[in-house]
Amino acid sequence: MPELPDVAGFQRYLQATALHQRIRGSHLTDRRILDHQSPQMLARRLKGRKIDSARRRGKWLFAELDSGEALGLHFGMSGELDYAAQKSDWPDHARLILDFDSGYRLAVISRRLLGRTRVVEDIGTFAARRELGPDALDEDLGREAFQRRMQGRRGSVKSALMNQSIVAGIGNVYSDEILFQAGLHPRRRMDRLDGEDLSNLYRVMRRVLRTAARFGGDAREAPAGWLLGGRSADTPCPRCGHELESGTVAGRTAWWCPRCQQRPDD
DNA sequence: TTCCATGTTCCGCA
DNA sequence: TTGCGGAACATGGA
Repeated sequence: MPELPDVAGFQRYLQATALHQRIRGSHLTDRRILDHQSPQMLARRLKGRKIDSARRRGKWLFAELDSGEALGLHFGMSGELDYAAQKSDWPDHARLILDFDSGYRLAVISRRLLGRTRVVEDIGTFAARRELGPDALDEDLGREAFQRRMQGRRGSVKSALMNQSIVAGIGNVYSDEILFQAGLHPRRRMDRLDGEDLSNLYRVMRRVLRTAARFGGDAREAPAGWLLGGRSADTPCPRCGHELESGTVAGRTAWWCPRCQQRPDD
């Protein structure tokens, strides 16, 4: 599930639950979710700390600690957070559990173990090392900067949108949504887009992600006319009623409306 | 049982 | 050299 809007929901969840409590200790149930860090190092840098705030960059969520460091969380394809009393059972597939001195705990769930976590000294340095581009909703990412970063690509517009080093936060589902609302076919090559296409794409990207971040990515909350949630052959295009098409684009299953979205070679 | 999944990384190729 | 597409990864659900 977790793309930018979902992680924005996790960020709000973390802020509403786990701030300003002392971390008494942590449990790591599977070290495979660690991102180049030893279990001992992780535990040592968490113990005794408090979470001051939560920040997001792309699909990464950072719990900022009172030590100045931050616990980075990436949810992979199937991750979430669960905050509850310590006496309640850990949820299935809980990989990291933080026990607070308040008697509550925060569990990081990663079903398919594709999520990653580690304590980082500095978020900016970490992001740079991983070649993470600016967050897709970054205030400083204006239309011109977006166009500059997107230009000169040879592949499909969908693969460019999902490329985290160009702009961070967009995955398979939201790239489909953005392209649908922008009227662009996911297979359209980047070098066939003109300035107006890119300008429109930027506008739509910001609108879609801002709106979706507000409802935390829950498809059931999506406004009428969105593609989100209707990713199957059974559901018609929410705008024109035409049957949706799907196919592999940039290594993933894309859905689009053949009537509303221009042909790739147009 | 087989296939597919909302993510990232690595490899081979152009 | 750079960038792109595809495979691999791990696990569970349809």
